[in-house]
Amino acid sequence: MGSSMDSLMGRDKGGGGLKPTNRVTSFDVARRAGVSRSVVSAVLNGTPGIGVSAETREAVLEAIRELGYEVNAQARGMRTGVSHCIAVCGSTTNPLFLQALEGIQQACVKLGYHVLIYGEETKAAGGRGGLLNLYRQRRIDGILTLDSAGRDDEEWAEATREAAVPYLSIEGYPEQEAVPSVNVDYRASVLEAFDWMKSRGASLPDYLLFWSAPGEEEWAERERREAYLGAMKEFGGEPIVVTIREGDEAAIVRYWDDRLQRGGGMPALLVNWSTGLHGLLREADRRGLRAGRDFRLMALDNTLRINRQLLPSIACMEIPYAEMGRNAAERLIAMLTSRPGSRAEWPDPAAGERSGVKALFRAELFAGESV
DNA sequence: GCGGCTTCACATAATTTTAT
DNA sequence: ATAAAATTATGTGAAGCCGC
Repeated sequence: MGSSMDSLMGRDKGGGGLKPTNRVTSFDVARRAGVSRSVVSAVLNGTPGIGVSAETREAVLEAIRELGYEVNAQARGMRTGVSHCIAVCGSTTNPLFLQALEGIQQACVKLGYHVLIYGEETKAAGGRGGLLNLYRQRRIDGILTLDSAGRDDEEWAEATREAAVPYLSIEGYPEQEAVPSVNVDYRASVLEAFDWMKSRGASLPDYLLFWSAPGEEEWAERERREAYLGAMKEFGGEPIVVTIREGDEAAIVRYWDDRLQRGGGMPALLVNWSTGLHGLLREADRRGLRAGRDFRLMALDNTLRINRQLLPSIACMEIPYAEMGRNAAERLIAMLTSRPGSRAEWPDPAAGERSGVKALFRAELFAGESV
């Protein structure tokens, strides 16, 4: 029997129970189980403060099963102000993004959240501004972005602050304390690569720095280059940094000419981008040189997950994007749940900076045959 | 004074009804 | 005609009631 309140609301008039819609609601479950809607809610959510006996609980669950009831997320969100959905922004043509997404997805499933993919290339949607609208529309609870390493877009950061949207960047804002982010310790990755090469008896490496677009050197590249210079200094070697535009085969030919002319034992090469490997290996092959046999080669990122599929497999520092994604999602969701039901108060100035705004990830060594 | 439950109020935004 | 209030969808949770 419906309670008096529900009767007054006219929800069970007419005995036959004709409702405005034929969707199953918590009201139907409550009626079937002989309880109020609040109890149905409590059973579903384990609401503290509302006790439910074992029999009642079973009756409710039974009714839910029988009726095939599912919570109306729209209505729930109306009350709680929470959508249990986060937006992930990045370029879907970028394999790194997909790797990060893999981890994000895992974390979200585990924590009961959903992912809304916001392709960055859909400029039609108004760029990233559309993300903020999604938040205002209560469709999402927070935002993750995969940025190019070291990106520091103050305008966007300001916009997220203005909108008071929980936000976390993967790879962006490494030096911006105010913006929570997940970053990579690129310096450490270079040092670790050095250690590995050294442990295998390699000589001090040249640094081949590939780049694709003109403009200011990115933070990540600066970190790596400086780490290389620092390491060479430490080991008393002469640093040799060769910058090569991606796809510039002639520059690669020139490099090999120079390097072979220089002599001095087996060449050792440290490469910033895996994507630069192809040309390097192709030209080496033309000269009958094989990585691991005639020269040492190591990449500082494996961003396309290709290294281990090459022959010989190329040693590299693997950037753990999936794990970074997982961590990012976990931390963003922790932000959301740390202040229950108070999205209007985020972020409160005092909380502005608890520790752990940044998470530093270390690249993992992939010990390929090339060193 | 507590477990187990109900009641009541309220969340949103468009639409409809009632009051001025 | 215009403004104000109620109603609609449905779920949540603080407050309150009942019986032991």
